[in-house]
Amino acid sequence: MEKQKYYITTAIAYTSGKPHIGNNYEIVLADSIARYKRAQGYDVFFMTGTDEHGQKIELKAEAAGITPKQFVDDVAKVIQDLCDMLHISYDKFIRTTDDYHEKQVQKIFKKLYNQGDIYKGAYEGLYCTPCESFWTESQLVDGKCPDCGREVIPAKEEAYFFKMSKYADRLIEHINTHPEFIQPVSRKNEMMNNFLLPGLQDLCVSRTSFKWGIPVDFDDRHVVYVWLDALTNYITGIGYDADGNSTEQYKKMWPAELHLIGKDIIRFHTIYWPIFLMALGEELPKQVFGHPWLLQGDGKMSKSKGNVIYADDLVDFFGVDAVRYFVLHEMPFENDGTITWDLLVERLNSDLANTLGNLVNRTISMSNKYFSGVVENKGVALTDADATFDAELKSVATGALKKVSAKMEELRVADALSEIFAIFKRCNKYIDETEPWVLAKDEAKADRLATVLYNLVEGIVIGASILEPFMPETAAKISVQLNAKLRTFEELESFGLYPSGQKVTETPEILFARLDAKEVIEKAENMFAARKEAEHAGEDSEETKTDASVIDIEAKEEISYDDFSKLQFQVGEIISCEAVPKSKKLLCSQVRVGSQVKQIVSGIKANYSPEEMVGKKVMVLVNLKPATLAGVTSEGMLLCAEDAEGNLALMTPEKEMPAGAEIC
RNA sequence: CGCGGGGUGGAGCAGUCUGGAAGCUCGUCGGGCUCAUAACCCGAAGGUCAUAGGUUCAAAUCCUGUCCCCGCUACCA
Repeated sequence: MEKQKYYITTAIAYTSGKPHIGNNYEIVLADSIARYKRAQGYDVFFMTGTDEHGQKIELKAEAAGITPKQFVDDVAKVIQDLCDMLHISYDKFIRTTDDYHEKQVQKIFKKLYNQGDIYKGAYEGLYCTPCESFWTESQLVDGKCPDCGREVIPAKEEAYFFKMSKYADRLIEHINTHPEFIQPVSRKNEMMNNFLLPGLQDLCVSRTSFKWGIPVDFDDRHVVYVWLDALTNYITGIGYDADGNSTEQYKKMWPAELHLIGKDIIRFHTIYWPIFLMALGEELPKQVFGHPWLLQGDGKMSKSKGNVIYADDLVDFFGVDAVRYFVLHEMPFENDGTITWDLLVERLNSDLANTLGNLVNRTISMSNKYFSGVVENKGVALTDADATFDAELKSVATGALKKVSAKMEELRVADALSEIFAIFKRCNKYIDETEPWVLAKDEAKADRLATVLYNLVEGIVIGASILEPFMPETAAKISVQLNAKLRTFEELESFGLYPSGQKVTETPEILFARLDAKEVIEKAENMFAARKEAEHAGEDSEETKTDASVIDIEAKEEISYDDFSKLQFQVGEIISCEAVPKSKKLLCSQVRVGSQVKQIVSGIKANYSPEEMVGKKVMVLVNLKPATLAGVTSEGMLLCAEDAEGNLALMTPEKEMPAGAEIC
């Protein structure tokens, strides 16, 4: 009988830099699902990869002084290495710079153009010249550029558009008749209410403002919009051809059973992507799951804070499977999960070291102690109680697969893991109930003792077999130590397949060593500190190429000294500060400059709290014409440095200076 | 009044759709046990389920108001 197919993808990772653990969560999740489906007997195709075009990459490469291609080659390598390190069992790793992909994207673009779904028009919007960016009305902050706060002007640019509206009704219909399409369901409403029901706007699908993209082959001033480029990876990667010569693999695998993506890009996957597919006359994916995020407990991870946790850090600290276990366990389903060193250590110690590792260890050492490692099934129960203990253990072990599979059907991986660990917990309890060390003192109970140990070994093997998709390395280690083959899923409903008389290892290895939270945190802090230092020290090193420690901005025209001397800068002391109501970015500060106090509004709420502003000595542009921002008058400007991510740092005097001191 | 999600013992989370004795993991305290990685097993303390009202025999759950937190708001992937 032919196996049922299962095509699963992750979002392809954007190659603007090394992804942190929050980004790696998705691929571990996908890998577990893929492995689980394989174990269930599906013919699985699991694809992941990298998204390598776009303006951001072009800029980063330029800043690093290399070509965009070199840049993405480097980052793609880093990402693929991370996948391999995490034991991701992908069948294909696609890169959007792969030639077959680029060729198909061009064909697709042309096909859509020829059939009239893409048309040439003009993008009209509000343009901020210094930032070279278009903004929508709703993105503006107080009517000004949200990046730099300057005026925007209406502008026009030639561009290609996709007729989204043409397919909107069909999509709405599809979503309504396929409730499983968008998961979790709460996301469905978000898409419907925000985008579909108010009426879809046509999407601009080309760019002329930068070059690093796939050229539109019949109009090479344009490059294809990165999302149109990136999304199609799901079909080009398995051999789609826009001219109708798609491969057998494509015909077999498409449509995908599951696109696993982050909740931030749901819109692209549940609106634009299905509409592109409709336009191409292809089937839609069966399900799009927008998973929550893994956030660092004490505020978001950020490079500027130097506290970014990368998967390889965690693997160094805890080992691959502990990391896999952690991200899968800690991620509930609908809400964001948190990651802290404390939680990490807690999970490792309590679940992995205590419940599982110690169980394997004590079972093996008892087998060695009492029977020189030989495990025999004598099938002896001396009392009714014994019989009950045995029956319960067996029922938990043999019933587990069904429960785990039910959770996996709903993609509730964290719950699935809990079901597996229920087996190990039951085993620990079983030891307590049967008290092998008491049995060992009575020669007449040797056969009962052997039975108890046999049941334990059997229970562990069953548990390890279900655990395999989630923690493959650990399952393999257990298999070696118990000298047992892992079971296939078909075998998991039987209890007693361990060959009676087989020997377990004489020297059990600790599977997971307990760690001390304090030591781990200290070690982590040292690591962060060292990393920060390295970043500052090695400006020219390889590392910094992807770390944005240098950025370039557009040069402005030369000015005369007269121009400069018109600007009056002074040191100001912030004597009080509060958030501006009804604004997201603004803080309003009272600033002492000499003997006067100025009220200044600044868009720095994202980087500074009102409390921490107070008392700071800052650089103030004093003679700026007063302006009203969000209804509040501002009589100057606080000067800040800004990095590529838009993080701001106030300029403060390097030595103590009085408020009012001139800066010249 | 742009849309949506959330606020549950010290910590992290389930439970809310389909009202019916507040649950899980960790931590704390007490007990048991000693095969094992100070582990394992049992028990206890600890919550007016953000807040104010309403519906109901009965509300964490349904309805309304309020206060906080967090996403999304399209052309920067």
